[in-house]
Formats: sequence, C-alpha cells, structure tokens
Amino acid sequence: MAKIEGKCGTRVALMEAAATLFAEKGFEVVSVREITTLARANVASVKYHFGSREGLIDAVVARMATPVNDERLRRIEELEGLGVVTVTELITAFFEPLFSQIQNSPLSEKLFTKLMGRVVGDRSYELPEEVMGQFREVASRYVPAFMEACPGLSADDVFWRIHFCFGVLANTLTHRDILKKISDGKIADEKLSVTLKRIIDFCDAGFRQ
Amino acid sequence: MAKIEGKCGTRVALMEAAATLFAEKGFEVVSVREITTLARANVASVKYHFGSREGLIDAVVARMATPVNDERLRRIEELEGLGVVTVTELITAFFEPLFSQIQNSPLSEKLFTKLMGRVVGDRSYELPEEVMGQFREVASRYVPAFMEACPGLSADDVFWRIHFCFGVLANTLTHRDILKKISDGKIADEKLSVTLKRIIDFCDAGFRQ
DNA sequence: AAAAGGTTTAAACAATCGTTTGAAAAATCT
DNA sequence: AGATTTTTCAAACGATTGTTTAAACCTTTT
Repeated sequence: MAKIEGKCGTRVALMEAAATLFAEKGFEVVSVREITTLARANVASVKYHFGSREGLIDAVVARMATPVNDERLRRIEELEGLGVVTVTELITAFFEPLFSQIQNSPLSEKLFTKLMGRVVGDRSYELPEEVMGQFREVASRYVPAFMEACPGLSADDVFWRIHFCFGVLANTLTHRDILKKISDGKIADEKLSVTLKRIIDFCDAGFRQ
Repeated sequence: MAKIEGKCGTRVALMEAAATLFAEKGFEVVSVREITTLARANVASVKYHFGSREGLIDAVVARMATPVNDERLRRIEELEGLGVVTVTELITAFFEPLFSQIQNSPLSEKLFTKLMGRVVGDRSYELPEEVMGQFREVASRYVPAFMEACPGLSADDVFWRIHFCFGVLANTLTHRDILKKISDGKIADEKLSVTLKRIIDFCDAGFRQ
C-alpha cells in the first residue's frame, strides 16, 4: 500500500487513509489495522486521536457532511431572500453543494464521490449525532420550501419525492463507475458537472411529473 | 433470538435466518455464528450445506434474484409480442416483478423489502456469477427496448436514466421505513402497491422528462 | 439386524478484530 | 538546561472471526 501523506501529522494521515478505504470498501468492512497501515501510523494512534474506531468514522463523515450542509443552508436562505422559489431551484440548491465539495477535496474525485455516496446512502452504521442534527435542520428548511413550490402536492407526496431524489443521488455517487461495466465500455466517463446536470434534470422531471 | 423454523430442515432454516439478518444489517456485518444461532443449527452446518459463508450469501441472493429476473424476461417478451412498447410499460415490467416477489415471500414484507434493496444496491460484496449473468441478460433485453421507446435519446442518455431508476428503486426498498423517522411520524406507512405506484410515476416522469 | 450414507455435533484451529498498556520518543514550556 | 506535556510505539489483551476435524447420530438401504 502506498503511503497517504498528511500535511500535518498522524491525525490527518489517519483521516485521509480512512476516507480512502471507506470509499473503496464501505465503513463496516475496513479494519483499524488496514487504516493505520495505509497511514503508516501505529495501531494505537486511532484510540489516541479519535477515542475509538467509531470516533474515526464519525470524524471522517463529519468532515464530509458539514461543509455540504452548511452550504445547503446558505443557498436556501439566499433563494428565499429573492422571493418565489421553484422546484428546479430547490433541487439545484440541494445537490450542487455536494459536487462543489467533491471538487475541493484532497482525495481524488472518484474516491470522494464514492465516499460521499456512502455517507448519504449507507445505513449499516449510525450517522454521528452531530451530522444527524445537520440533516434535520436542512430538512426542516427544504421540506416546507418544496411544499410551497408545489402547492398541489400533499406532504406525503413531497416527502416521498425528496426521498426518491436522495436515492438517485446516493446510488449515482456510489456507483458512478458501474455504468462503464454494465454497458461493456460503451458509456465513457464524463465530467462530474455533466453527470450532475443529468441528475438534476431527472429529479426535476420526476418531482414535477 | 426467536427460532426461524424451516419447513424442510437445517438448510432452509439457515437460509431464512441468514435472509433475516442480512436484511436487518447488511451482508458483510452478519457472522456465521449469528446465523446458526438464529437458525438453531451448528456452526459447521454452513460449511456442510453451502461450502462457506459466501456460498450461503450467494444462495440467499440467488433465491431472491432469480425469480425476479425470470419474470422480467417473461414480461418483456410478452410486451414485445404486442408491438410498440412505451417507456411506462417498460418501467412497469421492470419494477413490478420485484414487488410481486416480495408479496410471495415467507419473510415479512418489511424484511424482504430491505433484503431486496440490499441485493440490488449493496456493492460491498460481489454478486454471485449466476446472478450477474441474469442481470446482464435482463439488461441486454431492456436497454434496446428503452432505446426504441425513446427515439430521440442517445445510448448515454438511456443508460444513465436506467441507472437513476435503479437508484430510486434500491434506495426506496432499503430505506422505506426511514421516511417515518425523517418526517417525525407525519408520514404513515402505506401499502406496498401505493409506494410502487409512486416509484413508477417518478421514474417515468424522470425518464421521459 | 448389519452396513452405508447422509447429517449433526462439540471442540478446537489459526487468524484477525478493536482496544489497552506502559514505557520510549518527541515536542513544548518554564 | 531541565521539567512537563504531547505523541508514538511494540506488545499483548480477550473476544470473535470463518473454517476444519473427527466422532456421534440418524435415516435409509441391504
């Protein structure tokens, strides 16, 4: 395994190694020793810096999710300051922060995309309470906005359609590379922004039906 | 843990116990001993009946996927015999077999739904080659049909939109109960057929845009 | 009833898991 | 410089992992 060099010591090296392995394999399948080996750190360093294996997972997940959720809140406030909001604008405001965060990551785009997909899609581990609170706050802002933007829809309809959008997002992020396999290489890689546009168009049409 | 009683011996009991636990926790997190305890069988019985832990997973997955994929093939042949095929018909033919299989299962609807979601969505384990072949065959039939039903779309467009439909499906199956949590109980349970209609409507609109 | 085959069993295998220890090393402060 | 705090380290902890063994058990066949 090649060493993942952290800019400021063991702590960062551990998080980057963990992020890499979590992205490749999923949170539950990666052992502490795998992480410390890749980070060229001692086994005990995980306990020292993060308290436990779970503490490390939580730290990695929080570092992924927090800037995204912050940006989501910022953008919906911006939107609501402008007056009437459309479904398309809401979906864009909800999805785009994920992708801008992906492009700012120290990890490769491919790895970061997968990891982000696992953060929003893998429920075999518990989300850290801090991140759960963020999601609750984001939901409490976006759900009413969606309902206002779709006056004809019941609360059930809106919740379900948001849930579907989440499904598209999570699955696409985690399995973006699977298309090449399924299509026997006929479908080439494309820029992330192009894929994002595909997702937004699909969800937008699905939401408005 | 309550015993899962199989109708014809240890082999079936093992598969049902495994299916239950896989649904609840995911394939990678369940140990052989958990399974044998729930099935009231000996640890070694897994090796005897399935060769290994992976053999048991493969058997469970194949038993889930095979009837669904068979039914998918049957239904697209039926459709193509009738002449022109619409996107809506294709999506319905692709999704409905999953749900009819869910309703025929010995497991509770809730558990079976989750497990089915993991079969199509969890890629932290390798699908058995047998099932992979089934998926390839299904794809080789449905993709051209979708392209014919959408003359204006490129192959890329069709593949991506199918991928999105898969995302909606997998996420909805696995996390159907999460809506109640997110909505603070405001969104009640509903019949599976109602949810299926929601999914089909959403994917149909997304596909046709 | 004896033999054969299929199935179940308790016990142990080596390997790995997350965690902990206490001392050595490095960095910081007085 | 010495004292103090922070960080790293090898080694071992008990627990659990999937797998294997060989004897016991049960059912079927001869």
